[in-house]
Amino acid sequence: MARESTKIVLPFPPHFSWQECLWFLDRGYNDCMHRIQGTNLWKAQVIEGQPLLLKIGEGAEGLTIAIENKKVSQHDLKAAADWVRAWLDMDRDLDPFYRLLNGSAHLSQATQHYHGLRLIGIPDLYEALCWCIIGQQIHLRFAHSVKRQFVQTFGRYLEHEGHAHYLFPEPAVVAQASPEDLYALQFSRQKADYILHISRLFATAALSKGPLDSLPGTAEKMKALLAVRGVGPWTANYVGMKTLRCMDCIPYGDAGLHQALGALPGFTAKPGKEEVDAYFSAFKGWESYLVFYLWRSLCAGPPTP
DNA sequence: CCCCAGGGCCATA
DNA sequence: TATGGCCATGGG
Repeated sequence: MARESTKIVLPFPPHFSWQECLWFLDRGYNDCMHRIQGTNLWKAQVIEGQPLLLKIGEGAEGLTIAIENKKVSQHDLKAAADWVRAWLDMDRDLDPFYRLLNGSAHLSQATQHYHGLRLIGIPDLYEALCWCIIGQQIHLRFAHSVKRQFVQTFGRYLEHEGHAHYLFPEPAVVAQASPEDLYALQFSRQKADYILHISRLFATAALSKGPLDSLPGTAEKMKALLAVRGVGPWTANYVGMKTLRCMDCIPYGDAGLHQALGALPGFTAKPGKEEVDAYFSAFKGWESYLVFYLWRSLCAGPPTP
């Protein structure tokens, strides 16, 4: 009985593959924000003010969510399940997107190869913005290394079975750091400045996700994001995709996007905005998913068996 | 040694 | 509005 109260099952929606999601989360960068072993994933996350250690696994009829670090109420368990559903974008009906993919000349195979892959999000706006700033204009591998240093320097962690599961740092903690503290973590001066500024905005509640969510459309949300120093078109659209869940975002100028489109027959190596728009025009309302699947297509490897 | 990487700001015209 | 310099570091 006690055991059942710390576990909840999320039924699989149609077109959902935990294997594909795991593949994305474990694609070789050793992301410090979760730990994967076999088909189980551990992730520390503050949910409704409580630091929880989630264990996500695969059952016969759905994902199983367990709380590993404490006993929680049914209410909290439901909140954790809701958080996971949002993180993995499980509530979205992918039928329309797959119909569009099947009708496309180049990408119809994607509905087979990556079937059930969801647009894994970054629900926390502060985390998403920090990650964008860190990752700007550097190799993804180096970006992950810098993120790990950042998280391990400023973040708390939950210990479980000999593993430290880090929570993303609180803005108020980072806001107290000096630029030199960040230089020591291999931040450039620009990036240190951006991060400290954004941390202060969050720490003083001058910036938060709620007000952005309530703006009527993608254009308004992009405009509000672009007003933040350190946020340009690429970051605004990336955050739109991963955090605000706008479905019509295209991070123009993205190196991976250019690489993926450039590899398709009939494209120039570095497609310009017009070329990108022309290709995306057949995917109205699903641009964000198309971007995500194009990124996926860059990593040739099939899902590891 | 050179160019590029999941960019963006700022000065200049 | 459009372009160019600059940032900092690792990989090819």
